[in-house]
Amino acid sequence: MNYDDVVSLKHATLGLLTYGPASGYDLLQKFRDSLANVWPATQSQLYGELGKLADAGLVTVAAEGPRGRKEYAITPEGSAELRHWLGEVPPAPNRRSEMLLRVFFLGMLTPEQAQDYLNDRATVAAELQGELRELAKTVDPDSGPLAVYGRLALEWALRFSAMQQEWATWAAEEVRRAQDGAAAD
Amino acid sequence: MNYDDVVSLKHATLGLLTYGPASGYDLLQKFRDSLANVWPATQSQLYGELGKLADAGLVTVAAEGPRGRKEYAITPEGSAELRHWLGEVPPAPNRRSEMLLRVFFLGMLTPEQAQDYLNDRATVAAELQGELRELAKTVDPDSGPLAVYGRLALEWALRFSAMQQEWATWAAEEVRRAQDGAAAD
DNA sequence: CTGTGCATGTAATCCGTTACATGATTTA
DNA sequence: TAAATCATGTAACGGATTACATGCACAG
Repeated sequence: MNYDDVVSLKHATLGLLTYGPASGYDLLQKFRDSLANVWPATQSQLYGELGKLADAGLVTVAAEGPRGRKEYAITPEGSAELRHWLGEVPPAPNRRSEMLLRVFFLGMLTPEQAQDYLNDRATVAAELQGELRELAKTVDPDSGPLAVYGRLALEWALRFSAMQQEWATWAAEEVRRAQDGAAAD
Repeated sequence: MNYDDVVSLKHATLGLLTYGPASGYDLLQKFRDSLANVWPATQSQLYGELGKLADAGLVTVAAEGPRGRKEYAITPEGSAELRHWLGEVPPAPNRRSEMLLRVFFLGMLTPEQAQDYLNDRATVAAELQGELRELAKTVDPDSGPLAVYGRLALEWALRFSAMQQEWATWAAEEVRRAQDGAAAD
């Protein structure tokens, strides 16, 4: 009861189960393969969550297999809950950025170190973009509903990494300018 | 002992204390005023953290005031720890995005609902950008070290919200196109 | 003298991570 | 028959949020 609305592991699990019944073990791989960069989950967490979802009637054990395998399926209640969450619960914005927290305190380092930090961000972002571009090549352009929306997510990541790279490069430049300005005084 | 390196409330607190001694109460306001969108902290958490930082010798109670007020100051060890974290510990990227998690399951809704979701993202991003632009006007361009690096963070947020808005608008368009394509079959 | 703000703390609960623990089944 | 994989679970710990609880000091 009062199984909270805001927590998303629940919805990630329900979402994956809409693609068909699966065991905890199966789901764990789907989390690793497709949701790793969006909503990671550990084994420990997932088995606990499946128990709670079953207790709440949002999933059921549809079949049992060898080695104690329990195959879970989403129930109509689970499906309704997922749609409710998707359509009616406003998404919570990300509230924490370790990267930006560090930016706030970069004044504690020398300007050179601050520039190093920002240039490193640019490099990391550029590398990420390279990997994403490789990934984009391997995605089948028309294979099921996951491909349509998976591509939207991939495009977001491409744009994000581009933005991050441009910003970090600009910011390092900005620090250099401030440094020059201070030296001229 | 083994007071973990990865946790950033510690560093956020040390960082704020580099601007001068402050009580838990003072710090709480600084968290609300300047770090709310980067690293929020609750009262409960902060008082606990200050105790741990004091035990670890990274801060000290520099003065006591009325109403049991304890004014904390960062120690040389705390300052060294902050610089170590800033310069040598690689930042952890954000691993979770509820917004993108939802995108992965937008196929469970009707295409119209999916477009609504994406258009709402665009609207929210546009509103955020408006607020940030207002904020940018009020920031004194040359007032101390926080202004230099605070401006970098603000610029990041401006670029991020612009990117988000453009992406969401594009993505809604993309869903419409897929819908038209399916209708044509 | 009353309300507002200053000021600190504790308890309960939940989410997430790491590590521990166990065992069955298939495949080479 | 040994190794890899399938498969599930528990325990310990720490971080984050919400709520509870208390009380002093100052301004009007």
